[in-house]
Amino acid sequence: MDLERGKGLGYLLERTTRLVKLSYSQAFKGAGFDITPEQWVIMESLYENPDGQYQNELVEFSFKDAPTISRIIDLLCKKGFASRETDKTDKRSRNVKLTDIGRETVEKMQPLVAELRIRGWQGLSDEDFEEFVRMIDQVFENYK
Amino acid sequence: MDLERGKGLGYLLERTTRLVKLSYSQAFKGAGFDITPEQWVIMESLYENPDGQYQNELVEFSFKDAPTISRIIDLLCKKGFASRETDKTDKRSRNVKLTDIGRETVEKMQPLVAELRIRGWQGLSDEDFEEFVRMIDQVFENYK
DNA sequence: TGAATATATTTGTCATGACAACTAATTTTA
DNA sequence: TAAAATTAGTTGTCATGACAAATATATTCA
Repeated sequence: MDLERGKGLGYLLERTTRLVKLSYSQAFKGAGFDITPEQWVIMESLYENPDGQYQNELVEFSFKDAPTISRIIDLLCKKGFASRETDKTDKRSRNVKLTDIGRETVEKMQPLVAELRIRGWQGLSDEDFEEFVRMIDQVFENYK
Repeated sequence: MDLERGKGLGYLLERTTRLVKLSYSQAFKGAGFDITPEQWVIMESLYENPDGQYQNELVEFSFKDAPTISRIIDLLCKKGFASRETDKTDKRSRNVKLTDIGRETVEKMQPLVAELRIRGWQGLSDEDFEEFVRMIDQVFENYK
């Protein structure tokens, strides 16, 4: 029934997302990294963009709002993993980059993250993955 | 693609869950209900349990921790939607119930919630639903 | 050009959620 | 039965995330 289906959707999404984040968070902590999953996502994006990214690019990429991103970057800078620099031509923009320590930390964390990602898909096939992406994207579109 | 597969799971789950919650939140606000999705979930559970529930039951049901549930109930009580009563036989336990206003509010919100739930599954079949549940449950187990 | 708009970011406030530490009450067990 | 362990709940702290409002800079258009 539609009602039952609907009920399960939010419940399943919410509890699973929470558990995934918790697993990442505990794995990071257990391995001695003082980094949250949210901070990791930003660091990974910065790692793939060695020239740096503007905060609004990170906002767009993450689907979070500007204040949230601003504060995550505050913490990354405070911990010495990232640096912020006002853009020369547009003084409103701030370009964010990983520091050397930030890059090293990403590299040290990569194997752990790879393990966690593999773990998430255990017992599921490539076809499952395709299907899962199709369906969750549809849900995403349905609420957009 | 392979990059999406590793990266995509947490990303897809996280952004979709966030969007679903946001949609509910905005729909509630737009309809004049000062209730968050998290509060709604608790209210709905209390509605289905007219004799009330102990907080530890709500903790188990929601997969959230005790402090989080404690504070959500604080707010429901403050808004007059729920009441808390210390159990006669076990003075550690507190039984939570909806007030009359709380029950009325749930009933007023039900049609809106039903709409939102149907919306989430648009473009997806019954078979899709089965598959989705199987896969997301597998992911849940993988991280447990 | 100058005024209105738009854009990039920050700060404030509140709810949620995780974790640690605490109180109080109950149950185990030695 | 007294001490130890467990259980139920609360409070404190921090990060995240949504929203509103502010600042500062850049762009548009009248």
